[in-house]
Formats: sequence, C-alpha cells, structure tokens
Amino acid sequence: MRLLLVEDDRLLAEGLASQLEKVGFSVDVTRTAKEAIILGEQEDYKAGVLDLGLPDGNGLDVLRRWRKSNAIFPVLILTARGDWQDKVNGLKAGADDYLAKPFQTEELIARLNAIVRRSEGRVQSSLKAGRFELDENRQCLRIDDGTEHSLTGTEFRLLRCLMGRPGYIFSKEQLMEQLYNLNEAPNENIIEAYIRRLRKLVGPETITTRRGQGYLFNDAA
Amino acid sequence: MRLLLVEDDRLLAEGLASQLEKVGFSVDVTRTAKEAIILGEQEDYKAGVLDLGLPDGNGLDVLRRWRKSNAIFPVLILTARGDWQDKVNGLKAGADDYLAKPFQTEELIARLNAIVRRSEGRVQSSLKAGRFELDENRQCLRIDDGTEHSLTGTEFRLLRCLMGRPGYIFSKEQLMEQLYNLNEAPNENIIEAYIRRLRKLVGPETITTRRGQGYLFNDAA
DNA sequence: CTTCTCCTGTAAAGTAACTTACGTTTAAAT
DNA sequence: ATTTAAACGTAAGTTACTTTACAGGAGAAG
Repeated sequence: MRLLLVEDDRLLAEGLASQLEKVGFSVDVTRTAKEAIILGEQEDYKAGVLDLGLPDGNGLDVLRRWRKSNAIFPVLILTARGDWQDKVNGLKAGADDYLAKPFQTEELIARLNAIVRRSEGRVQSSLKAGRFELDENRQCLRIDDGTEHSLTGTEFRLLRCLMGRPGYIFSKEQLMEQLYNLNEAPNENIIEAYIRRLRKLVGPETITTRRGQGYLFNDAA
Repeated sequence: MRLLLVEDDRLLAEGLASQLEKVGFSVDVTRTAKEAIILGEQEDYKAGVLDLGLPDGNGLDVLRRWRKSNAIFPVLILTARGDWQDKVNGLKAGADDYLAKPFQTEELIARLNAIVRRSEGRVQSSLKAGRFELDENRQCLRIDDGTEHSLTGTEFRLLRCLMGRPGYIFSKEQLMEQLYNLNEAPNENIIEAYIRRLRKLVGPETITTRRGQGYLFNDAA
C-alpha cells in the first residue's frame, strides 16, 4: 500500500516511515511542499500524511493543489497541538482526518487504516457492461437474470480489469501486471486458468480470445 | 431531514456535518450539553447524534433530559472505542443505537438511516432481522421458534454489530474496532472464535463467511 | 476469604477454499 | 503438416477460516 509522507523534520520522518513500513505501507518521503505537489499529482498513492508546517510553503496549499488536480487519495494532516484553526481549514481544504502533534504512532496507523478503508468504501462504483454488473464493494458479479456470484480476490481483479474497458484487448502480460507485482509473478498460465474460471461464470462467448494478442470482454454481451 | 449533532470536537463535528449534509440531512451542531438540551427540547429533529464526552456535562444526562421531556426522536450515541459501560448505560437511558469511535462515516449514515426508518415505524429497542430478535435491554436473543438465549457481553456486541446491518460485509478489522480499543486488542482470532459461538446459536447458515473479506448476517434468514 | 463458575481470550490442530503448477489435449495459424 | 498458443483437468501448495480445548481472571456464592 503506497503512502506519501510529507514531513520536514528529518528525524520524525525517518522514524515514522520505518514504522509505517513495518505495518505494510511502502512509504515515499518528501520534505518540501514543491516536491509534495508533484509527487501527489503524478504518483498513485493509497493515502497521504501531511505536516502543515513546511519550510517552503503551507501544507494546506499542497492539499488544495492536490484536490484541484485529480489526486483523490485520502489525506491525514498533522497539526500543532490545539491549533484547531488549522484543523478546520484542513478539513475544508479536503483533508480526511487530522492528528495533533505529538501523537503515538499506533494512533497514526489506526487512523490511516481507517481513512484508507473509508476511501475505498466511498468508491461505490459498480462497473456495468452488457448484462453484467460488477459490485466493487461486495466483490461480486450480478447478472441480468438476477443471479449473484461472489468472486475470489483474483477472479475479481481480473474481471474488473477486463470489464473496465470492454472491447479492449488486454495482453496476458498486461493482465499479469495488473494482478501481480514484479517480485511474485507466477506462471503465465495463471491468466489462462482464471480466464477459464471466469468464462464458467459469464459464459464462454462473453470473453473472447485473440490468439497471440490477448483477451477482451465483449461489450455487446 | 433535520438532525442534531452534539459533538465537542470541532473538527470532527464539521467534517461529519458536511458529510451528513451531502447525503440529505440538515444538521444543527452544538458543542455543549446545555445547548443540546435546549435544542433537543425545542426543535423538531428527525434524529440526534450524541457524543457522550462533553465539556460541560455528561451526554447521558442530556439524553435523559430529552427523554424526560417529550423529545422522542431517535438518538445514536458516539462512545470511545471499547467503552462498554457507556454503551450499556446509553441504551438504558433511551439511546437507539451506538457507534464506537473511530468509525466510518458511511457506517454512521447507514445506522442513522436505520434508526430514522425504525422510529417512523415506532421506537423499539430491539433489533430484528429475519427470524431473530435481539433484545437490547435483556441482552438476549429471541428466535421465531419461541426460544430465548441470553448472551454474554462479547457475543452480544458482535451480534449487534452484524444484525445492525444485515447483508453488509464487516471485515474482521472493522469488527475488532467496534469491539475493542487500541490498548486491549486481543488476538485477531477472537472474532473467528466468537463467530463460531454465535453460529452455534443462530445456525451456521445465518452468518456467512466471505473469505478474505469478512462476515455478514443474512437478511433473508 | 476461599471456592466455584462462567466468561474471555489463546493456542494449536484440522479443514476448506483459493491459488498455482504442470502435463495433456485441442485448436488455430502459417 | 507442423508449429505454436490456448484450453483443460488435476493435483499440489498455500492461505484463511474453523474447531477444539484449555488457562487465566472476574465475579458470585458459600
């Protein structure tokens, strides 16, 4: 789970980063507002932690810039103790939570997890294609005939990929990239295996093979 | 739909208010017990959200005052995580639901809608789902076949969470958050252990496992 | 105060579900 | 016809959940 930590106090930043990494985040750290803006806009983070006091600008401006572009990841702001004006402004600028310094790392982790979960919940988009509807929240597939099938994690991710762009041909390599990361890439055959399982659900005609190229989800299904 | 939010943490209050307004409530916010009592007695709300920790008094006293006068709108109380005593007292004082901090706003909204809907039918302090009825006062479970089982504290709290939103998938982490606080968080296995105890009561088909996602109480039970 | 009981949480073993690997068969393309 | 890619079936591997039994602790009863 990628995370952006914007904190100018080097010592604090390093300490936090290492603790956050212990609990499963992969953390990018930056000390300046300038860099924070660029990273937030260009990279795909699951959440951000933002100290409001930065050497080269106000953290709130960073947040506003993020929100103005399309950076939609949830942000937790760190404020000086009792400075609730900052908190209010932070919320108005689009923060999702706040924490007053000094704080316990456990508290930060708990709140981070909370906002990440919350942000995942608020994407209640269900993906529709033809007779099919993929429910992101419940991780299940509904079909026009009224049936509903719950999907396993891998089935779901693969199907979401295909349904996300009906008619587009995804190569096996592309699909592999979406499903796995570089370290833990299994046998390529795995895609074929899962395609087969999905076809059992959606019918063989719904997912078409382009031999040598890849697979596609038929939009006119 | 008018709503009264009693919360002394300014930031939290503002954040909640804005989110609640997004989903169609019109929200009055107050930070003090004194004002809360007056507003609750004089204004016509559809529901109330009440934080128990207030600067100038106990939230429970506010609730009791409301109930003593003719304020009949349903009330959801916010408690510190893992603080059962408050929850129990709150229910006894006439609260209709409770939620442990920190919570997801979606959860609050869902529960608010639930108690409003319920209150329009009539105020009742028992939670019904399918063939089951959870009695808040007696902390016991009644089943359609006429049997009645008393529950232990933990059993009750877990079941209450699940039955409060039938059909919704609660992750183990979510359930942990509602049952325990940061200091006294036991082995994660505890949820599984209690799910099993509950299933012995309600039958294995009533609580469904979604592997990798969580558990849900079947509404069509 | 001591004993007993029941609730709670832990640990470890057992099982089911999901994932991956692999060998074989089938089908497509040249 | 030959080569190559995909499909299929099965089995092994892995992870998540279930089940069970028990130890410690709090509160009730003696």
